[in-house]
Amino acid sequence: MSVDLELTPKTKRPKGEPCCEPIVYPDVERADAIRMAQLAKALGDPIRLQLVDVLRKHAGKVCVCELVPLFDIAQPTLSHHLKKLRDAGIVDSERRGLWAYYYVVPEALAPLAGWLGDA
Amino acid sequence: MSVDLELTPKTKRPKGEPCCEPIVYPDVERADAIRMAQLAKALGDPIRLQLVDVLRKHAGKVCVCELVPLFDIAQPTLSHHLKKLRDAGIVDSERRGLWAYYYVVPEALAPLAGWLGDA
DNA sequence: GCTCAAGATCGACGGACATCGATGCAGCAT
DNA sequence: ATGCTGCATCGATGTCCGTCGATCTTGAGC
Repeated sequence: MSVDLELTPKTKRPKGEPCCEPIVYPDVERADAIRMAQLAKALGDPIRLQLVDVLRKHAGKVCVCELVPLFDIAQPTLSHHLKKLRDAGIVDSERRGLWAYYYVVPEALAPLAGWLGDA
Repeated sequence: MSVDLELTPKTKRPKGEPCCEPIVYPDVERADAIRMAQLAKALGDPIRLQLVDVLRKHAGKVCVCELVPLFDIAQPTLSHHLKKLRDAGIVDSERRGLWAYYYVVPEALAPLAGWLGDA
């Protein structure tokens, strides 16, 4: 036999109004949030953001040898950043002979842009 | 006396066309890139992105005690994420008694939204 | 005063990241 | 074949990040 042991009701609130309106919940699906966060993370480095900017403004495909002198970093570091952007699906590349050409994947940033758009 | 020693001209290129059009340079200022990257970095975590989403949709200020049960993380972790967003200038907080209320800083995301906007 | 609750801060841990030099690997030229 | 060139990859290093339990701080209620 056991007493109906009442646990702490956790309803102890200061007398005044409650802290806020009942309940709030996110209306961005978790999967969408993960995808958008992945895009944002890829843009979360000044060099990568400028890289995307250059590739966007320069409509066609841009050779890596053009990108290297634009930034004050070693070539392997630039290659690393380009790979990050590629892994995030923001840019893609194409090899022609010795050179590699990078370009922005159309609409890749659309989810994030759209979400940021509706202020 | 010394010979005008000619260093490697670095102009050795395959016969065909050059790798691409002359020169490309970023037209996003470095300072702007740093700022936007900072914003993007703060959004580069699914929980923080959902946090901003909740705060945005819920026009007023939202109590932390409402936010905690929405995510499957410990309270210190949530507090850490809120601090990250505050440091980035995306949200701000206000204490009332025991509770802390968070809200999105208007136009804080405008730079990034604007840049992403002009596709 | 004391006790409890909400939230921030601290300390630690494991994993990820940015950076670089060295190296690897194709492809062009001689 | 040999050498050079553009780019990717590897390994190492130092820093930052996400997470949590423990603790601190502030304020409300007794």
